[in-house]
Amino acid sequence: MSAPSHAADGMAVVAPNFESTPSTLVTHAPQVDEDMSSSEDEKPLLKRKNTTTANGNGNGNGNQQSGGASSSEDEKPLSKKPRVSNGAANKKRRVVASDSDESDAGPSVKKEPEPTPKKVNGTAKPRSSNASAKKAPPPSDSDLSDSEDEKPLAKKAATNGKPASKAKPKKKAVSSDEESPNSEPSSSEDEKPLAKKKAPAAKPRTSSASASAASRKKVKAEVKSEDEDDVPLAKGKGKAADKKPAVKKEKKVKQEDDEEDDSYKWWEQDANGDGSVKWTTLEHNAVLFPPPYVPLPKNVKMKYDGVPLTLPPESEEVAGFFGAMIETDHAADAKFRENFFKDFKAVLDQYPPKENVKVKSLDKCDFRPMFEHFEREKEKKKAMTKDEKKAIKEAKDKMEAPYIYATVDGRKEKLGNFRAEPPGLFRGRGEHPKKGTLKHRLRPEDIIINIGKEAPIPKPNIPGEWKGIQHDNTVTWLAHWKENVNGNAKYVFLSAGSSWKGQSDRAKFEKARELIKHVDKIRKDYTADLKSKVMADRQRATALYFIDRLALRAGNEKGEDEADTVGCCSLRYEHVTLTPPNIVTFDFLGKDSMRFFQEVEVDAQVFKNIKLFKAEPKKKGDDLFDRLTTSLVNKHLNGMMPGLTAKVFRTYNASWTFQKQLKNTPKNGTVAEKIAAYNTANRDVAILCNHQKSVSKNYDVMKGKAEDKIRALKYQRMKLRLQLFSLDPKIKKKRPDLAADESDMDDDFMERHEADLLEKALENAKKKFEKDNVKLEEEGEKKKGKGDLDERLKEIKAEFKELKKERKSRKVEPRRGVTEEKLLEQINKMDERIATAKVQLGDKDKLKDVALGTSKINYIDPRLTVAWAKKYDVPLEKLFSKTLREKFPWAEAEADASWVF
DNA sequence: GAGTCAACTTAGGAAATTCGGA
DNA sequence: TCCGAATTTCCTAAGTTGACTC
Repeated sequence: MSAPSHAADGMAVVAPNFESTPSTLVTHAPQVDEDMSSSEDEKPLLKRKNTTTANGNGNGNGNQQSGGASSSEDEKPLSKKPRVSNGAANKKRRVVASDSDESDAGPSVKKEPEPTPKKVNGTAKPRSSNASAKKAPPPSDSDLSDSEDEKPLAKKAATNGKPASKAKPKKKAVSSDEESPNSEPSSSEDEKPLAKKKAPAAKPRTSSASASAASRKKVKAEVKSEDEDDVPLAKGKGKAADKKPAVKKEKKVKQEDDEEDDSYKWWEQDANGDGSVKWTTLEHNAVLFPPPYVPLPKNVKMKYDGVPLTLPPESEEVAGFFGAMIETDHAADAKFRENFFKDFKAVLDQYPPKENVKVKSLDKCDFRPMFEHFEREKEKKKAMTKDEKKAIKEAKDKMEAPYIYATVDGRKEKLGNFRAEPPGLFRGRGEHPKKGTLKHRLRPEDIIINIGKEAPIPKPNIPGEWKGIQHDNTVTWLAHWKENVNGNAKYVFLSAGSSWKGQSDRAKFEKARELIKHVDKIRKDYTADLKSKVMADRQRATALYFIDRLALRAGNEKGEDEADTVGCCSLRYEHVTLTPPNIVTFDFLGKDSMRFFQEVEVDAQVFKNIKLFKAEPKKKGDDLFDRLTTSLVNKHLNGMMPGLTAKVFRTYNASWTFQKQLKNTPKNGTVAEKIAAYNTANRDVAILCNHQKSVSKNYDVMKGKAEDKIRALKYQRMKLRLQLFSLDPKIKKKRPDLAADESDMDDDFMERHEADLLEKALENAKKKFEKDNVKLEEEGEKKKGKGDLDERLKEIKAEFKELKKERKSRKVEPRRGVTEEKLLEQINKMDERIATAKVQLGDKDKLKDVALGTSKINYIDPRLTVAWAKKYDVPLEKLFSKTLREKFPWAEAEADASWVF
């Protein structure tokens, strides 16, 4: 897998205003943009613009200073100034342009230069072997003075050369002369671990988890009742609020109505958005357990050292898990094999093969007979008739029907995942130390259900009793268990389209919109804090800068038994490298072990800070932000805006960027062109959020085919041209543009292409012959003989001989009935088809490693899509699939064409 | 105040389904 | 109508956040 390799793509299909950012445009959080439109929203933040967008030459290093805006504008918040993505060719994303303290344009980024494996394997990340080693010694405060920024981090900590204590050091002051703080902690405090602020007054906790949750929620419940939280932000927002349809308060529909109508329009109610009590009555059937294991036919056996093994069902099932995967990458992965084999051996110890063979090496295990059996079964399934398939589906639906819906306060609501996860091998991503581990089969005894007090207790569909039954109406899960591999909790929730999820989704976007009002101040604050004399503050400011500008995730600490992935706060020394004067290169594995690789031009102060945070004695494996935790960041943010956390910036920046980029929609374009603009905006957001997908295995084959198709079109064009010249040799002078040969039209290709065409023509002739005969027979007429077919095939071959002659002579006789006019028209059409095919191929290439769905589902306010669809008269179903429409009914109801984020 | 846990959101890959062109 | 490609849905892993405990 690789990080999107946008650096290479230089496709020129760009929306207006995007000229500099052909394809890889790494869109950014609201950022300075070349097209400073008159609207307030688009005013530049800074004097300096994003170079990459400004010069349009794809060179991110170009003009960092572009005195577009007045100095007064410099002070303007980024939020007012959506950033523009940079182009494919742009090597860098500029975050901030100069030493100036003023905030500025968004970063210009260079994406990974070349595709590299998305999941970086084995490239052992030098990670401290224990948590304590992760914390580097604290730098001395004096290092923080401006003049001293360049100096390495505190020597004092360096003396012992040992990694700092596990705890993050406490807030530390800078004792610079220039910035001498009067209330800074003494240096002795430097040694103290960073404080994670304590939770507010501890509440008595009961011994059971559910009881404690309940007590916790009770407190919340008391707070609730005041609708404040539920008031949509937009109500208080001039423009946006004004535009909102007046549906909200109007109707206080009685619930009974909703019971009739499946679609409960919670957004029309004064529903509790984030209150504590989530339901009053709740009925459901908990989970559906998978059917018990069915042993394989007796003749299907794995082999060990060539000997077929007769395994008891218990061990055969586990063998089958691996057997089904032998042709996947997992089966070749050393860690996966190691973990699987460890668990497999343990099962074999308990359920050994009849043959009494001791299985000692995975290499001697041959699961192929099992694999082939599974393949045959798949084929059989595929080969079933429509009716057979239908019958199976009906039986399955019938069995699942009772589990699909829950009844919440009398309303039918769909469940998300009602199936208990089947046993299998844990498919941890990236270098997960537990990948390959056996995931046990769940039993009712593993599962706690959460259900209304009055509701009938569901009976598990397999023998056994639930582990527990609780009636906690402050949570939204219906069933819960702990998986055996990592000890993680798993839940059954309602579906994405349910009112619970809808409400929290809407609240999430409203929170992001609320940030618009605060973001200027927040940016000003962290920009000032970049120079703070307190190390912790300076680190926090720098981290916030990245969270805001680069859409980094918060980055919690992770355990040793998890994949080594990081986010902002957990970045380590080796994840950022500095290239003077102001380029920071990020290279780390983020969530899901997705590589984040970007070269970013940053504010000079940020550059200085990173240098400081990396200074000796810090070394590989040490935390970059050794005085920072996610909870400190979030505490700080919460102080600036209630409910603000690091992740809100991703939502905010994603939606903001999307809104900005949608402005490039061609007003008079076709629906297809508008959708292309929409997808481009979507892609910008996906790149901003680093949403990747692995390039499909046969992408190159696909691309080759598409290229051949384009060449085939060019071949046709050439034939048309040559006919034209035969018809009117003078036209070459009249239309010199037609005189030029098509590119990529070498003899080799033409020969190959003609051979392909001949083969197809012969094939088609044979098919037609057979088809005609069937028809003749049906009509009771005499069938054609083989001689007829041979005759036809002969004709075709002769025609193709002609092609060869034409190729050699570069002359084509005009086909019967053609005229110059017709040929010109055909050539024009061919040109269009070639152009379209090229654009399509380019688009495919640009999107081959970018996943659009994640941002559409989670980050882009759906009201933006609804409003855009209305404004540009594009059917919503072209943008939202059925499930997305089910997920966002509230957006459809709320947003009109003028809705803005 | 560090560590743990509960509850929820976000995420990519696999499987299923639909689409579209020959 | 068939078949491969594209899109959608399903599945479950992997995050974030904040409360709670020790």
